Amino acid sequence: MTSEELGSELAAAVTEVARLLVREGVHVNRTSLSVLATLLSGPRRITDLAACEFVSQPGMTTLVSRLEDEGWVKRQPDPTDGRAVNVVITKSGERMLEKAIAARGEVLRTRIDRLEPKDRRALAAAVTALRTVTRD
Amino acid sequence: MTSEELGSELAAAVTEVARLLVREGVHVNRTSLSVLATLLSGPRRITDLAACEFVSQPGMTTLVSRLEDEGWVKRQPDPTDGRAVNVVITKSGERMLEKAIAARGEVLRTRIDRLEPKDRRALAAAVTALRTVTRD
DNA sequence: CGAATTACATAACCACGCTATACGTTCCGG
DNA sequence: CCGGAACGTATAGCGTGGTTATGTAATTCG
Repeated sequence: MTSEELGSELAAAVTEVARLLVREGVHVNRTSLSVLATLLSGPRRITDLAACEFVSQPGMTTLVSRLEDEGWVKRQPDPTDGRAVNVVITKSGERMLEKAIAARGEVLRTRIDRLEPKDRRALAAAVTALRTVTRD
Repeated sequence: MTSEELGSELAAAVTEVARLLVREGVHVNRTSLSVLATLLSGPRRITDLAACEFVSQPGMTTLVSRLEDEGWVKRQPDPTDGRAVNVVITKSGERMLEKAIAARGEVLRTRIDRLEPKDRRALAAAVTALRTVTRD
């Protein structure tokens, strides 16, 4: 199989899994989860978050507002720069993220448990490779 | 690693790849591609397509209208049931699907080519497992 | 025949992105 | 040290892709 073919096959397979997760998983969108996960390692500015998530700055502003409405993050003024805002995850946000990750894991767990040991090992080995693929 | 942990890791990795594909891939959404792919095996009714794609019937009606506007599908009256509509893929739709799949493959190809041979083999082995995971 | 069901369409709405732009803050060169 | 440029965020207006509730025509069945 060529890399191109592998790419197409992988794209299709990965897309299906992503759809499965959206369908059966927690109804919180992936960008929100990704932002919350980023915030676990400390406060960030809106612009930083926008760059991390590859969305526009206004897009991130409204996303942060939504997360704030849910009580999952707080906006804090930056003491050293009057223009900037520091987005901080709340306890409630941490709990929510944890539950969402667990729920997402659970969706796949039942299905992974039904696999042949060979396929299960294949998935475990692929996780690292998938992470490398999305790097940079 | 437990199945639950593998599930969470895999969910995160797969979600990132899906985001990458949306970001850099063809600007046609995955549901459209999936519908077109389904139609390759023959005409379908709106309701059938909605069930296949796990969207509501009105959602599928508007999606089909969009695809029709692009010239990728046609609506045909069902000769045996005056209520029903048969959705048929057009030549143009087939060409478009083919190109979209190739483009999606290409996005991953360049990244797969940069992987260690070991990781490349891991991905190839995982494709089958991923397909099994999403079955049923 | 008439009522219930089925298949699709329409309407009104919402979530989540985008671009263009406004506004206040900070930085920096003359 | 002041004025303009650059920066960080917010707002306005829009587009896409979905949702539920409801309408309408065709079919089925007692």
